[in-house]
Amino acid sequence: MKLSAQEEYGLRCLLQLARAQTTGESLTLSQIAGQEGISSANAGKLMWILSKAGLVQSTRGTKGGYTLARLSSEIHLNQVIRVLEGEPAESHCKSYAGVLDACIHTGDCGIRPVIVELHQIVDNALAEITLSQLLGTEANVDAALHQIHGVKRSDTPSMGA
Amino acid sequence: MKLSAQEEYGLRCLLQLARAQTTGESLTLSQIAGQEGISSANAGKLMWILSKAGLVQSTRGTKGGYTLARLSSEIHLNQVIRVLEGEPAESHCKSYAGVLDACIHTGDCGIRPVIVELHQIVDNALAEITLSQLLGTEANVDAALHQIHGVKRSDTPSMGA
DNA sequence: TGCAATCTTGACTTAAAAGTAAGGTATGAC
DNA sequence: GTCATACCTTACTTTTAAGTCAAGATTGCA
Repeated sequence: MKLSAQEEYGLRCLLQLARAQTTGESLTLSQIAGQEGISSANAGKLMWILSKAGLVQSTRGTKGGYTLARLSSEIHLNQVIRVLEGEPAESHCKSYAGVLDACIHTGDCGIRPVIVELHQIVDNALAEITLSQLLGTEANVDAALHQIHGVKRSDTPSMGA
Repeated sequence: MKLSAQEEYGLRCLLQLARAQTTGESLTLSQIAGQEGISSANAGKLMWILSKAGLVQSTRGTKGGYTLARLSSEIHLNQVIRVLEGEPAESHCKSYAGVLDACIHTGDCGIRPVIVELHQIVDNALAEITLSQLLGTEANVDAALHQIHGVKRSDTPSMGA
């Protein structure tokens, strides 16, 4: 129940692009990798995943680089995490379903729906945060966090109780 | 942002013990492993982690086995997940902190507090669910399946298989 | 046209998690 | 006291995820 390294790095790369979007720049792999302290090869892999999913746009050749495919205010964290987990941004069938694809108890073991619901809670929380909210000042971060809390309290799990 | 295999199996093993608690039984490793379809060695590893953390009690020798250390209504999922992630059940210092311990941007990168807070949300959600509530969910699922599909689960007290 | 910058893609290497094996140790029954 | 049962613990193997490398493809510029 943690963010994987890939998820965290991917988020950070997107945050860089969101920052660059405000000035209209595009960023090269080496720029992105340099700021995150990871190799260009690794950053390239992440950006390829993100661009394949339609979250970023790439331009080849000299003066090429990466930009966000949409406004940073239109990119929600649940899409990002889903993509970085290896699922397409639109689909929601397998995402957040846990590592064990098949339940040996044919779906009626009781814990499965709870796990799915649990992941849904996480998804809802992430869906309320956009890249633009992550940008800039501590005030923005605080605003995002307060919004999370509001969502969490109004969207309490309805299991068992 | 998924449950690891270890987390999911550990939860399932605890659910078995919670079920056994209602009849005062204890379960041996081979019983637990058999029901989950995993090896006794693997189940033993999980149970050792859980007992070391004080969530289950073990009894050696003939007639030995495992029982919950507390009432199933007093064991919350956040404790379980934390333990299965490798952190002590009481502490909260490193748990849910993500894989990347240090942020190369010395804390001002904006994403770090959000990630920490995100994991806190998950923790809060998990803290509201107890093992006994999972048993209730299981019963609900059982009833729903019976009502909708006319399916009856094979052996009610012990799940499936 | 040719060169340099840059993304693209598949294969490879490395690190971490998951799972297995086996011997050790405590307990209860006889 | 002896033996069978069943947990305890460490070390090992397998599997999967993470990260790297290198060759290829595309674009802009001189």
